[in-house]
Amino acid sequence: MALDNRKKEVLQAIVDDYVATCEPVGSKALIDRHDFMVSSATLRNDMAELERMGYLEQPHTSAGRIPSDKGYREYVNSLMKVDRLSDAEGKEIKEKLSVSFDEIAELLKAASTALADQTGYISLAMTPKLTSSYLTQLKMLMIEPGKVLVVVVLSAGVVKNRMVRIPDFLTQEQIAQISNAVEQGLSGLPLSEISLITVATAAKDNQKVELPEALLNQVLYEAYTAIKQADNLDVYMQGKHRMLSLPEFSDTKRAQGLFDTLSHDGLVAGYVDEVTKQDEKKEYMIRIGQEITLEGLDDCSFITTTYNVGGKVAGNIGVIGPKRMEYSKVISQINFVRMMLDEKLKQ
Amino acid sequence: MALDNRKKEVLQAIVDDYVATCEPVGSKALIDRHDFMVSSATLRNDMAELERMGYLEQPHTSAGRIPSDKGYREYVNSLMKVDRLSDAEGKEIKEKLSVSFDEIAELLKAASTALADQTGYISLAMTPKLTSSYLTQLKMLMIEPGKVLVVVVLSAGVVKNRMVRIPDFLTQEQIAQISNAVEQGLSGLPLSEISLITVATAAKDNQKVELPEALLNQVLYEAYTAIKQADNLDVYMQGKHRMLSLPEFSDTKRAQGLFDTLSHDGLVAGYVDEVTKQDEKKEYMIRIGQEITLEGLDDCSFITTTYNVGGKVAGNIGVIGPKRMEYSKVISQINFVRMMLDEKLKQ
DNA sequence: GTTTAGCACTCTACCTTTCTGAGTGCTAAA
DNA sequence: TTTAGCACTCAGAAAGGTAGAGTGCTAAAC
Repeated sequence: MALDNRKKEVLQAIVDDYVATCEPVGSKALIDRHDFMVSSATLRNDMAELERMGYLEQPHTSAGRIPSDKGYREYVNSLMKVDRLSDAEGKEIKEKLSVSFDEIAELLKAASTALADQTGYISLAMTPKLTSSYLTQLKMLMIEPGKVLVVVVLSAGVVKNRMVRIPDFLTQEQIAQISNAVEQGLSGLPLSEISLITVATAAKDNQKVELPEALLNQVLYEAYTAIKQADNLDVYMQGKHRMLSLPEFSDTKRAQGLFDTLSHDGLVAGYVDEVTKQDEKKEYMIRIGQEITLEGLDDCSFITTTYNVGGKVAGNIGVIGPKRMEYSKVISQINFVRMMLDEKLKQ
Repeated sequence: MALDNRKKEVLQAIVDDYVATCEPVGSKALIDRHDFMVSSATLRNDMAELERMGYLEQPHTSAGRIPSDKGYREYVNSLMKVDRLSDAEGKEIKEKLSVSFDEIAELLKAASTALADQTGYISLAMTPKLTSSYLTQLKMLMIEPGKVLVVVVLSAGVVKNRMVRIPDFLTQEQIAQISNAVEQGLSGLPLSEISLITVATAAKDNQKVELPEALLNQVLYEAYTAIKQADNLDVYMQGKHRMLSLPEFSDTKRAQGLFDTLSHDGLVAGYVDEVTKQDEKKEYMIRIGQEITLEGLDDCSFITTTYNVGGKVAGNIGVIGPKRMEYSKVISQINFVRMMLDEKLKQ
């Protein structure tokens, strides 16, 4: 059975009010704050009906109603009006993102800060995913005999480096030649197709100097792990402890559960990935309360979207807030940040 | 007026009990848990006296006593017995620190993790201070025309890199020559003595290629900022949200105040620096409650110590916990970690 | 059929009161 | 100087009482 128009309005009004106050909403309060052209008794009937249908719940008999996960879901799917960002706010975000950046990491940090400040919730920005990047450069720089800095540059503007050890009688020339050979053989190859074997083949096909097999393999192995390590997603998260001021987290147990999960970047990154796959075609992905399969986030909602680098789907940005979140506002804020990122990363 | 022996014992016992239970300690409980050879009435008199002298306070008339900041101070200065770490625990820490590390950052991260896990409080590990390091290498690596990765290597094993932009018609050879010249001129120089002028002088003295002055200056400026940026202390902090499970932070307001301050790495680093200077000769530095001049840490205590690189004072590690901290245990843990670091960084 | 007024009912939040017991300080004797 | 004893204090738990926000249901009105 579908919701009739008035029930929709009622649900929408209840979500709006609850978001604003974090207090259960009663029929009287609803009449007071909105111009329903009916009496409170009618709303009471509607609310009872909405509860029966699972859109609302009652903390206890003599309290008002609060939205259930299903209620929020209906709200974000079809009830809320997505409002445009105010010009002032747009300008503010723009300013925060007008950093000059040489590495994508800097831009993402700025984006994460802007999102956290603007929404007041927890923000998230992740470096581009490996599936969408390929190797463009590999450099090996001898820092001191036996110690080499491997610099990996990926297509999406990601630069990673890692210090490795090699036999200390190798010269800068020798390792430069090896890295050149590997670079030549692998550049343009998606990260997912790079393996120890492809690295070795590349080196042998393009290399000019002669080196004992075992020695060469050791260097190649280090190069390979450095490349593989570059595909680790970096996660920039900000504003975590702002959640402590929300009434839903006044219980430190809950807050701790949330923080425990959030402190595992990998968990969060993996979840975002999963969600992105599920909702592939959507402009933004929303997960509400129990829909989130991460522990400790049952009272939260999660909104993410993807940004593009050079026109291709790259990484994710997002916001984690209470279920009682200002959805439409947050969505427009995320969208705006996404657009800004896309533009800056068009190249 | 000095404390007589029994009063010392009483104070010590009260601190021990309060640390263990977080409940005000009364005269009866004290008799029950310790073998004082006197009656509770006698202890009551002593406790009243200790309160008059400022070592104890009473939350309210009919409650037991808790240590004041002054009481804790007396405790750590002369009452507590610093116990040796158990072999088992030593082994555990050793294992956590037995990472192979190529950059000091990795080792410090491991140290911070070990400290947090072992103490159950907040741990801190900071990269070596600039005053104790000098430049050993400067490399510039062209990533693509106009984009150069500047790698700065400092004496203490710190490696930092930064992407910068330069005019895009400069070749790898040209910038390599410039960086070589600067490296030659500056290597061995303490970071504090490096300025834009010394950089320029170094370049001009050692450089062979001819470049227009303005162009050269632009590159030098980027090199200079990269070097200067390398002296930023990195702070590794772990276990923050464990504080939420302590009764003293069950009030989210307090927890938020603490987290707000701790989220500013610079503040904390600056404070550690200050404390280190004040207590220059000491093996470890302790600050208790109000003694800490950082906002939001009035209910905390702060224990730091310094580790050495190549036998010279370098950076700091430390622990932030509640005032009601197991001081002697934490001190021996920190000491052990410090010793391990010193050994690994002897080189 | 839908809406509404009216009413009895429910239940939390809050306040007040009472009670308990841990802990105190003081006094007077040992 | 120490101790037993006692009156006193006060936070916190327990119990009782009230207010009011909110409900569901019924029967009348539209």
